[in-house]
Amino acid sequence: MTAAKPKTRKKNLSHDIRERLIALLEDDAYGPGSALPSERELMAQFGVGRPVVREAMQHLQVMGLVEIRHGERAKVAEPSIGKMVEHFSGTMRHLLASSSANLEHLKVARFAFEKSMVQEAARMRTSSDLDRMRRIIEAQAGAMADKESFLSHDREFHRAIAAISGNPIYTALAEAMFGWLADFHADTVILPGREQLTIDEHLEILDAVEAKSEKRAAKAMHDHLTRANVLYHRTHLN
Amino acid sequence: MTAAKPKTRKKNLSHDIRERLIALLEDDAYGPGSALPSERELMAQFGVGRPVVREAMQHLQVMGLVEIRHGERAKVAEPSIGKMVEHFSGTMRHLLASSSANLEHLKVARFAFEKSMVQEAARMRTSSDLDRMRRIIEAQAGAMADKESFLSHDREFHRAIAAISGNPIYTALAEAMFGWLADFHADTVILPGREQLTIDEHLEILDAVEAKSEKRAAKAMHDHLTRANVLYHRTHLN
DNA sequence: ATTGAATAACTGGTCTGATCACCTGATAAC
DNA sequence: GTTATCAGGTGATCAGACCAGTTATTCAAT
Repeated sequence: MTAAKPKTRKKNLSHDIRERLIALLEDDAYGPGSALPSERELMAQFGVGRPVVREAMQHLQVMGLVEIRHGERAKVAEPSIGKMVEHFSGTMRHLLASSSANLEHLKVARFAFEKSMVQEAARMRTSSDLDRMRRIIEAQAGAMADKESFLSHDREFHRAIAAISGNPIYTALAEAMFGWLADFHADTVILPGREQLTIDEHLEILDAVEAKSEKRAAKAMHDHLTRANVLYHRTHLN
Repeated sequence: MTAAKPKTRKKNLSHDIRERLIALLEDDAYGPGSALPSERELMAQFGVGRPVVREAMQHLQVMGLVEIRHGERAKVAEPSIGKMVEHFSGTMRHLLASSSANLEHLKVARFAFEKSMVQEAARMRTSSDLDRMRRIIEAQAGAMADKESFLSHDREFHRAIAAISGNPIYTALAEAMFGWLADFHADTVILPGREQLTIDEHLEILDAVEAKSEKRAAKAMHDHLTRANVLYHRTHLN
């Protein structure tokens, strides 16, 4: 049952095997969550050595297509934009660490993205969206003492705005950008003593979204992010 | 010189080695383009077996941090957003293939993104930007016969618009989204016999950008992308 | 001396086979 | 019936060897 090689290019063997495995995953042979054959079975099935199978599987894991745990059989991962963007985070972190210019570019991109998101939210929001935002703000207001928890709720607030669009790509991007910038303390910093200001700004955003005023919402978000940036730069220079 | 192990967690060994290698790359020990030690040297230096070193290096390659070629020493890759997004393409392709809903979400995202880009372009464009756009359109008009070349120029046109922003993240994203959707023939399709229409629409966009009219530019881009979509759906149903 | 082809010395790629570490499920003990 | 133990399967790692490309060296032909 060893499939005949279609055309062996001068390329890597593990590369071919990887593509064959991807083809298997996409040809609905294995559904999400199901377990794939063991490495030893695969090496027999494809007629290659163990290292080739291993490297191919590792590659698939890095791509986020499968989940591998010691002792268990590899399982097919459920494709999700959020998970894949998360896998991309390590790479992005290195990119940001290598160049402050890229960090600046990302800040600009997030700035535009959040403004676009909040306008979309003002256009599409339902009453349940408003409830959700309000609940998050209240929870955040109740967590002013715990900096970690406060930041977590902040993150959730911005994610909720993106989620109103109904597009998971937006949600994943918003979440990822927040995390990347937070890693470098470059944006969305919470200054001690300024928590109430953050809450007020979130409330202003909520108010604008409730009023379905794209203009007001965009301005509120603009002010919110600008303040965070200005404060950061000021404290950073001291 | 074998560095002492700080604390062997219960985690993967190759994971630790990978992080140590990344640390080396970020601590300016190796500049972009320089060659790292060979696998055999690394396994001696870290006191681990060859598979561990290999998996770590492979992982770095997938992340786009190093370039590995058979027979040569691995070289440090120059960090670039474009390259890393490109590395991400394989994953994204799988994600799109697994769910038509995600493809739809991506189309919506690109739609909004292109509109945002063209408005930014209308705001920031210099005369040299206009020249560049004009030259691309002319080249595209001269390549109506060759479908492949025509599409390539189309791609370049949209990339040029994103490039006006001066933000490489935008350029990389625009380029990547175009490629992903083109792979699935889902958008930016060039219908035979409609080439002149595409050219006219590009000219209209150029005109609006030249006039620095964000509104007109956004509408022109909207019409451009909407038409491509409508035509696609119509021909797809036949 | 210069040139160019054979060659030696790397390098990554792959194979084999064994051992270790971890998880799971079946069995045995209580 | 519940818990403890253990055997089997699985991925993780190691060791040594060999294959397959690349590069630097060598040495003969000019």
